[in-house]
Amino acid sequence: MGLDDRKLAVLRAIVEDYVATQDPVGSKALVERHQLGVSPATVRNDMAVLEEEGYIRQPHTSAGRVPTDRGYRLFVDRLSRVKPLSPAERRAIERFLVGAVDLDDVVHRTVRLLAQLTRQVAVVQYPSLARSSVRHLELVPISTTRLMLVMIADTGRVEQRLVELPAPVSADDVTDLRRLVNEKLVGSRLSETPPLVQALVEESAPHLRGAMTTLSTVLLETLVERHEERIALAGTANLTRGGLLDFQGSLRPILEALEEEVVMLKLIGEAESTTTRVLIGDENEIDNLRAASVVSTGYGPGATALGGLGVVGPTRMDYPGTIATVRAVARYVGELLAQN
Amino acid sequence: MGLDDRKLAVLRAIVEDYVATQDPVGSKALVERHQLGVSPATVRNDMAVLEEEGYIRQPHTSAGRVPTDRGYRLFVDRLSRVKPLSPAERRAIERFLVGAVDLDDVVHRTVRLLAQLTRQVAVVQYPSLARSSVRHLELVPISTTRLMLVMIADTGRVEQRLVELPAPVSADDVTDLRRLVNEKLVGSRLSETPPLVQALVEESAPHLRGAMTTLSTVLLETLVERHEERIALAGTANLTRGGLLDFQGSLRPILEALEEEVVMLKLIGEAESTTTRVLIGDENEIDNLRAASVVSTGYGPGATALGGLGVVGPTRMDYPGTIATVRAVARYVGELLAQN
DNA sequence: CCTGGCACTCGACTGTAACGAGTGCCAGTC
DNA sequence: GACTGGCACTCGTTACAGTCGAGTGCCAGG
Repeated sequence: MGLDDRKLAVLRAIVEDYVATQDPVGSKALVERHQLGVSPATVRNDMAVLEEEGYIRQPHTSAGRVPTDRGYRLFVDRLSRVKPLSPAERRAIERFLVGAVDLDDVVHRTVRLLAQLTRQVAVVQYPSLARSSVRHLELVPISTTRLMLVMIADTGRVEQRLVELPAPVSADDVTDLRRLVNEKLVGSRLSETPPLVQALVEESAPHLRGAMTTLSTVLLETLVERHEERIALAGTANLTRGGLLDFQGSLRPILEALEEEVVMLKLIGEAESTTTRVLIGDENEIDNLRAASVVSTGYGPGATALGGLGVVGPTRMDYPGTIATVRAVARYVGELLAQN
Repeated sequence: MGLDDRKLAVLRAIVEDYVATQDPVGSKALVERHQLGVSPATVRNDMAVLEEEGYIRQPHTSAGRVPTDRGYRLFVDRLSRVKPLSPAERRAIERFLVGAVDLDDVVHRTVRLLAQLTRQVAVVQYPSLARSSVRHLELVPISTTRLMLVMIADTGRVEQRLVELPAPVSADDVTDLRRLVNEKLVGSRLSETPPLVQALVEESAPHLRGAMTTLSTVLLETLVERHEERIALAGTANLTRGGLLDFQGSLRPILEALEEEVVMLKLIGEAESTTTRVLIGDENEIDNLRAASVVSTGYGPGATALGGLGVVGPTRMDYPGTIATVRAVARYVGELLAQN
């Protein structure tokens, strides 16, 4: 356990060099590139200890050392400070996000920005419905027995569903239904709506009971049960950077995982608050991502998260830089959404 | 130009074998696997001619032959019949598409289905706005100077935009505005709306002119100018099938192209009718897709296309099967949308 | 016009040797 | 006791030569 300061410095140097060059790093190269003030031989001894403790390993006997997942973990937890963003990056973020016209646009711009800045695969969850509240419900008559239900959330998200009514309704009926659902539901959080929706049926006029019953079913499905949480993805081409060295030769598992919205949502969307999470290699619960790292955070106005965003990349990534960028983008997006 | 029947048969055999095995195919293997009724030597002579004409080539001197883009083209145009779908595939399509609850759902299911059946990357364009007509326009007051404009198209597509008004409006004003835009625009094709939108301002009451002016600007942006055509993508992991042999080693250009929505739209969305297009390798206008082939078609009720869908894969693909699947899926989706 | 035979080409694979980066260990020094 | 220089050792990488075999082009004969 004796990890004195110099051994930690050696580990830090190894991580930094390896991330930068992609080559296993040897003792000689280390002392040349960093002011450690000791000889290669000493560094070798330190390396031996670090290897015994499981922080680094040798790909083969006559090669340099490479950090293990555990090594990266220690590096992230204790050896790195979050890099401040460069002014250029700040400008890029601002420039990219102003001028977004609607929620879709915001999300798309965000995910592309994040991919571009981190040079990795970016994932952005749409603001979660469960954590939004209802701004307005609209009922559009399609025919006498069909309505289009449109729900507008305070985050700007819009959901629609077709409702097949059991019996024809008049235009006045639709107006009544519309007024009633809006009176009862507008302003409440979607996660709190189920009891309110239940009550709707009882409070409606007798001749509307049938219509309201089906309507409330659809409402429940749309608003609550159906976890129609969506995500946007960008930068998959970045997976091909660094040849096939990362991800041990096959992008397949990574690409597969990225396409599974459910999986990604679990990964990115779990954040309840706006703290940053870093999952390194094996720490990942998803088998397909065992060769990758995930940096994610929640975003939203204040400290509550409306949704999550993050990046997926090789374990060999620039953690300080990536963490800084992910946080900064999340903060900007949070502010942007708060303005609506 | 003397391509007699046997030479064509040889070309067909080469394409089929190469697609199946991924190995360059030699004269001996050919006569063994196909009943050509001639000796390897004869086949070799035919091959020499086919090579001279540019339909096949040798990767290296002592290897078998591989079809060129031109060879595939001839194969597709003259040597293959579209395979009928297997009953299993038909069932899969039906099973996959019933139960879709809204447009998003339809598109997502379709793209995943297509990716799964063809084992390639699938692309589906959302029903084009320009070719839809307006079913309903809704104005939701957010504050006295802000409206949420929601447009519902007959395809089920919903678009929303925030409108910042130059001056406050009352609830009655909003009602008037809503009535007016719906009266004038509902039922017309989006591509025909510009003159109608122009007229809106003149026909509105004096005190609404200002509001209507900004509203009409946003309408034009949303409905027409902004080609906010969207696409859905699935099956990128399929690019990794066949090792790195296809796409000459790097998926990067392909992945990059796939992420450029504008590019993909141009590719997939150009279809005005429901005919099938096949672009093979070099025929592709997009440089990044020069190593790939694209099979696409329009879909929609009847012969007019609401949007396009297709797949992107290696030039070495099963064209007859892929074409059949793409067409079948497009037909089903067209029917499905017609039901709404 | 087709066929069998034959010489030829050239990539894939194998084995060997030289090279060198990097290590572990040890004796010596401060 | 901690650090250092030196040295033997390991082992992957590269280069080179040789063999093998799939596949070809060509030609003489049917």
